[in-house]
Amino acid sequence: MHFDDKIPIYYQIKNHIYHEIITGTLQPGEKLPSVRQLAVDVTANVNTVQRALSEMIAAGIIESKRGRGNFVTMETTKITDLKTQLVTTQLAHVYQQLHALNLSDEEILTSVQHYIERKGQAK
Amino acid sequence: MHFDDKIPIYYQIKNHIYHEIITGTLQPGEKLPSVRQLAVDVTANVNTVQRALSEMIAAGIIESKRGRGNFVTMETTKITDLKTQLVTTQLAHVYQQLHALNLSDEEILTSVQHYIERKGQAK
DNA sequence: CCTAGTGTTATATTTTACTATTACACTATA
DNA sequence: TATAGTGTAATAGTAAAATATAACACTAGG
Repeated sequence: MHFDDKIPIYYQIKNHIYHEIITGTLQPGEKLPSVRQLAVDVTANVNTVQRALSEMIAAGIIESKRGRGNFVTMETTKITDLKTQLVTTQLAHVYQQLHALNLSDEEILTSVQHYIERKGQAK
Repeated sequence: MHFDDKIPIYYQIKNHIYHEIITGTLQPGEKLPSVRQLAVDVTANVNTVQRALSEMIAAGIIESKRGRGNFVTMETTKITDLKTQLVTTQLAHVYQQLHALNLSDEEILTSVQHYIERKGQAK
């Protein structure tokens, strides 16, 4: 797994698994790979993976069953809530950044529009 | 200055000064506060400020004159280039993130639109 | 009951960012 | 020419993240 060295690895692992849950790669109620397997998958240490999992457990997205494994919550509302939360966080961040660069609301909207239109074209 | 503990301080300082240059708070050719004063301003150590400045000097945005001070480049094209680069980076990041959450191009655009329309309303 | 697989925790070590402090090199100016 | 203000660099110490490794607690299945 590719890591951004500006952000803690455990934080990136958490984000990665959240994405898998939200996109349905990991279904509600599904068992996750074991912590040791996850550590291999993302090329990180067991303790680092565990730290990421602990936060997801605390958030109620993952249920831990000692001796059996970790499971995605079956409460789908928690998952949709998580998605809207992540989306909103992203939007707030980019808005704040572009606003701080003196872009008006209109400019922000059109810049997003142009980015989407032109992506893939520029070589 | 408020820091995000997930991102290196020197990196946030660099970003902060870049914003001041792009918004014109710091004009082309203008002298920056001394590194010691900057350290006080942002409540960080001189070495940390220096590390941020070093990267900006390497990028050609800041010119260092030993014994005199640090100055914003007078080449305005470098500044406009920097702005477009920062904006594009932000757009690419948010697009990648939202796309990874399974949002379509249309959904991304409308979510930005709705965010802008509704911000300030939500309490 | 034993064993393999699971989550959990603990210890020691390494790495990196940050800090505190000091010193050095250069410039302007009184 | 002395001095104050500037950038620059080096040293030593602290803190947090990540690693390697080991041990413990629990579950399922033979």
